[in-house]
Amino acid sequence: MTKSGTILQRCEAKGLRLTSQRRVIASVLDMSRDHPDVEELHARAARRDAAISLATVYRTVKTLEEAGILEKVDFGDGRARYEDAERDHHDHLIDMENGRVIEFVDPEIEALQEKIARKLGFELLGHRLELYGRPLPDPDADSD
Amino acid sequence: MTKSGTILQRCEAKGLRLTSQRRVIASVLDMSRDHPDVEELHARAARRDAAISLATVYRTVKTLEEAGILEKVDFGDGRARYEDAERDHHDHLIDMENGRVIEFVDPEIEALQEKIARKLGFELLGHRLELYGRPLPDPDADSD
DNA sequence: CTAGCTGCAAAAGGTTTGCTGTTAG
DNA sequence: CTAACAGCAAACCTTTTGCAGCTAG
Repeated sequence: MTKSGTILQRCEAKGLRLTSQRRVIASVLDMSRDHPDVEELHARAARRDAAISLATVYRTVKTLEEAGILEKVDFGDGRARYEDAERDHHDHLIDMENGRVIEFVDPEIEALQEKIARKLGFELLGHRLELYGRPLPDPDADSD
Repeated sequence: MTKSGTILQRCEAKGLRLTSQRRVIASVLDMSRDHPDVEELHARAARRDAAISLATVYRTVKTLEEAGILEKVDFGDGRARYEDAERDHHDHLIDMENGRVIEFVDPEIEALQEKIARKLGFELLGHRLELYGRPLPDPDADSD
């Protein structure tokens, strides 16, 4: 199995205290299909409970990272983002025209990275791959 | 040709004003074979001229980046690093045991990235690839 | 001579933390 | 009941900037 339930459920499983703030934050994370930074996470959480502080969001997100529930990602813009650690591994393609993030997996590239590391005399522990691109006009699509 | 001279020479070529601080910073950059962050750059520069301020290092490095002489790299530790933009393109493998950075190029992976971007409907503008690894015991080397 | 650079210190932007009061279990 | 958590504001860390004086060209 790859996914062990919602973030909330995994918090429970890890024995984390389920405060109302954490429920809100966990739920916001669960329903986020994009890659909000911490401030945006706070904004979304505050929409449901205006009393949630930014400090709490930072602390929660760090706690969940330490619990292995979230994973920090860094798109090089100086803001921290977090994504569900239980999701299948993937890399990111960042659309430079609007900042949107497309996730992808490519087994070939994964294998190639292993090979390169080994060739250099290393065991590959992890990697970070981000592609930066601009949308290509799609000849098959209806132009809006 | 790939390399158009020292960083100092390229500053001259770009018509940048060659202050004594810039000469020192450029020379420190030229002789750095590692990837010092800005504070470390400042420390090395200050060893030669104690009056160089951190602000000047930040400003210089940004000026040189805008002039296309340096390129900013980000290893995800929240500190900016810069490397010579005229060097051949390469990616980084970070040795997790001591933080050392090994540079490498792999044409296959470069091509694959292009292919992936195109498949996703994007023109590849750039990428960032970092491998994180641990040294493998080398069977051919004399064990120390 | 003067536009551009420098140093200093203050500010900015993102993140962390000390303290005190609150709450889940 | 009490250890863990939340809110607030202050602290932190890296980077940027306003200002006034200095200097390369």
